[in-house]
Parts: sequence; C-alpha cells; structure tokens
Amino acid sequence: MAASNMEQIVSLCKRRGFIFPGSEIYGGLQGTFDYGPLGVELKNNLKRLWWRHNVYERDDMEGIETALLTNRYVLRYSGHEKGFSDPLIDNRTTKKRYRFDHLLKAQTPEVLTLLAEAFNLPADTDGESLADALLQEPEKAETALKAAKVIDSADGKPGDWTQPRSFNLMFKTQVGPVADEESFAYLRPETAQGMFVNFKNVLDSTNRKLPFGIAQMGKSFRNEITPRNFIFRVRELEQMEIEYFVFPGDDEAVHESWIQDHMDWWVNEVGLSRENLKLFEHIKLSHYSKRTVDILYNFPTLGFDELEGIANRTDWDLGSHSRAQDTLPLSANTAEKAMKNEHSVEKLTYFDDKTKKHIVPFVIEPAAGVDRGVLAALCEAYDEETLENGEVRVVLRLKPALAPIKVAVLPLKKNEPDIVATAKRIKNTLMAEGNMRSVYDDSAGIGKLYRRQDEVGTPFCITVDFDTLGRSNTGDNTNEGTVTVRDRDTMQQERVKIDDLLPYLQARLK
RNA sequence: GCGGGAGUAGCUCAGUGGUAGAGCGCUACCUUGCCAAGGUAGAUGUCGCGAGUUCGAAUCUCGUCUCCCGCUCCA
Repeated sequence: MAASNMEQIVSLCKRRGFIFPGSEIYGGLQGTFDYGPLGVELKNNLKRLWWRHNVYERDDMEGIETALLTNRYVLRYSGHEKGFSDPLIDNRTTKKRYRFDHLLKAQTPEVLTLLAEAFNLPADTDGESLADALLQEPEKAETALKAAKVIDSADGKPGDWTQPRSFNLMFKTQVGPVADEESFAYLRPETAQGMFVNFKNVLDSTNRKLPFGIAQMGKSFRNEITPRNFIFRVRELEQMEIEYFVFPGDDEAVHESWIQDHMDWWVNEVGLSRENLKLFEHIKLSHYSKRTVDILYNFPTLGFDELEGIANRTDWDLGSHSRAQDTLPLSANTAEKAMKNEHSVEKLTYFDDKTKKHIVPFVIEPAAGVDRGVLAALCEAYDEETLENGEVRVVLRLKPALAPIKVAVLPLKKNEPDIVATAKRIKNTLMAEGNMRSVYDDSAGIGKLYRRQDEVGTPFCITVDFDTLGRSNTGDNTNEGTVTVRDRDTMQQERVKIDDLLPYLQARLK
C-alpha cells in the first residue's frame, strides 16, 4: 500500500528530517525545499543508482558536470530566451486566466482585424504575432482588447481583461562588477545545454564513436508561475539527464529502447510498482521535438504526472549551436526553424569514417527529475500496516539501496555498560568495514526503537542483549557472540554471529 | 494575478474578549529480557508580522507576509 495523500508524506518528511520547507524561519520561499539528514542520504542513493545504471553499467556513456551559469548565447540559440516564457492574461469577470497567444488565436478574424488596426499592423496579422505586438505595450493592449470585444470562451462574452503580462521562466543574474545590460547570465533551466555545448570536447577527449551518450546530474532553475505539490514542482530542481547521440535514421529505434530501459529502471531499481507507472505520448510537441514520451507516476493527490520525459530532439540542438549552418546536412525542421547562429565558433558535427562525411547526430534525451524521483520513492514505499494486536505501524518499504540508514544497532538495555559498549563497537565496525550508513540509538525502549527505524525505512535492526555477552539468565550460553537481526518488512528476527554480520547484511542489502 | 482556505509547542490540532492548552513526540531518572509498555519530574510558544479598538486581544478591525486548494502554465 502506498501513501494515499501527500500530507502524510509531507508530515513524515519534516518530522523525521527528510525534507524541510526552504527558508522556513523567515516564512519560507515558495518553490524551494531543503533536504535534511535523512533526505540527503535518500537523494544521494537515488542519484548513485541512476549513475551506476546509466554510466557504469553501459559501455557507451560518459559523465560530465557543467556550469550552472552559461554564456547568454547558449540559451539564446537553444531557443529558451525567446520561447521559455508564457504570456498570460486574466478576465476580471470570469476570474479565468489564459495564455495570451492562445486567447487571441481563438478569436474571430473580425476581432483580430480590430486589434491589428489599433496597433497599425496589417489587417491579416495572425494571433501569435498580434500577441507579441500587444505585449510590447500592455496598457494600450488593455484598452484595445476591450474595444475589440475579445471574447472569453468561458461565458461567450467580451471579457474585462487585465493587461497581458509576459512571465519569463528563466532566472537572470548579474555577472561581474559592472551592472549593465550586457553583463547578465541566465541560470540554466535544464542541464541539457551544457552537454550540447561540450559535445565536441567529449568527442575529442574520449575518441567516442556513434552511438554514445553523455550523462549529467545537477541543479536547474525555473521561475515557475505556480510552484505546487511539495517537491513536485519547484523553482530550484535537480535533474538526471542523458543526451544520447545517434546516426539520423537510428533515432526512432533507440528512442524506443531508452523508454523501455528507463521504465524498467524505475520499477526494478527504485521499486516503483508498474501499475503506478504509465507512458504518455505527447501530442503537441515542442519546437525541437520529433516525438516525446513521458513516464508518469501515480502520485497521491495529484494522480499521474511526469517523472521523466524522453524526447527525440533530433539534430535541433547541435544544429542550433553550430556556426555555418547552411553548410551542414540538417534535417528540414532544424534547417527551417533554427535561429541563424552568428556567435558559435564550432560546427557540432561528427565525422563518419564509413561514408567519409560530416553529419549532425540526432539526440535522444531521457530527462528525469531527481526530486520527483525521491517523492515517488517515498510515496510508493509509505505503508501503514495494521498489526495483529490492532496497532498501526508506519513503515517505509524502501529498496535497501535507497534506505538512508542501512542498519541500526540497538542495546536491549541501555543501563548495562557492556551491552552499550558492544553495540557501539558493532555500529562502528559496520560503518568502517562495510561502508554501511549505520546508527546507534538507545533513547527509548526496544519496541519504540524498532518502530522509529521502520518509519524511516531502515532495512535491519541489530539488537545486543545478555546472550550476546554470554550472560543469559537461563544459564544457556550457546548464543554468546551472537546478536539478533530484525527484518524491517517481516519483523522476523534471526540470531547471527557478530563475526558473520558483515557478509550477512551485505548479501541482503543489495 | 483572481477566488477560496489556513497560520497557536517538534507533529496533529482545540481554544469566539479575562492566567496559553491537549494528544503524540522530546529530556532526565526509576522500572523494563524484543515490537510505539508503566511511573515520576521537566523543557518547549513574541498564538505569522505590524498597527488599531478595548481596562484587557490568540480571539474583534485594518494592513502585511507566508503556506495550501482552484483557475492559468508546466519546454
């Protein structure tokens, strides 16, 4: 059983130190969250699994880590500077909000003509161009929209429109000591561009042949209009992205194989159940995409929503960042729509030894949200189990590889110095020799200690008792040198020799 | 940005003008031989922030900030 509503997860996360609201003592900052002591472990574990699967366990991948700040031209030629914003407008009467360009496209030709006239534009100017023009002069636009009787489809009547406003979804920041118009940079809204602009560097330094890919994990920033739903939509997020380069023509099959591979990864390694996952085929594609398929997870409260997007970006990005584009064999869409590049000093091409020709590879991009992955893992693992005695046990059934704490070592009695010393020694050994994040806790009775560990997903608890010391009250000392190991999911216990603990646990934590 | 809801202990919340509360959690000690046990003691709050009304404000009024839900957006 997974979590049935998000509040359960939010509450547990704060109480036990997984995730806190950002800047909380100053009233918070919408769209930011801080990872606590357990959260950082969980998140790092998820990232480690991803890196291992996508980089180490394949023969065709290289990792990279690029700067969050980029030359402003990177995000100009990628299309973000122009396209990564949403013009919005409100109707005061119906309280509805619309994408401004969508609103205009839905109007009759007569209305559009009136608007065009008001702005001294040709009578047949289309909705999108009109939207661009009107956004330049919002006050004048407000008057013109009312005069032209722009209709709100919600009630079929002319709306009481506000000024149209443009929301740029990228954060801008100042670079260097002199604050002028030329000295700004954008915080990247996706890690992808760092991989495209380093395409040649990776190719030249590794001698890779197609097909091969570049992987990167890192922070991205999006000035979301409405951050919502805990860490699902945030303004500062972390991504796990791959740009996989292939010969044009191979792209469709490779795209399909990444979709299947990553669907399986979420199930087999993160532990999400297949019935809580599904694929979503994008109908309306972004400017660079030939096909985009999302992997959706069934989040509590939200329902199915995006966990990972896997896009066929064609040769759009490499083509867009290249100089002398008219000399390149670009696909029709890219050749037609890409901005003419007047700043790049490089052709982002690949020399094919077989045909002896320079080509522009196509790119398949699996892009997942780390924070969304953490949230999905938490939601999936959350369980409230009713025990035989009627009590309810909260347990996070995380995959052992994801669990923030692998082993808790507990003393049956904390006022018995030999038990305490033995427990602490075991804990230190597991950490030092087994590299297992382990903790010692004696701040409550044994039952409560178990439940605390259940709640944060610790797979195993080790308990040191009098038998361990050879001081059994029954006089039977056959268990000397052993401890009990309790399994999180079954609550079953097993006596294991201290000397065998490391291999015993390692075998079960895989 | 508009509409609605909310902000009181770590968490969940009660408290409609008169001493700041409960449950759980937390700390210490006692007890306890394995699944949130019991006892005793204890700590924890500018009642989001600011102003106003009042003898007196968590409570009423105004302002403000933040969060949540919906609309819109989500490459």
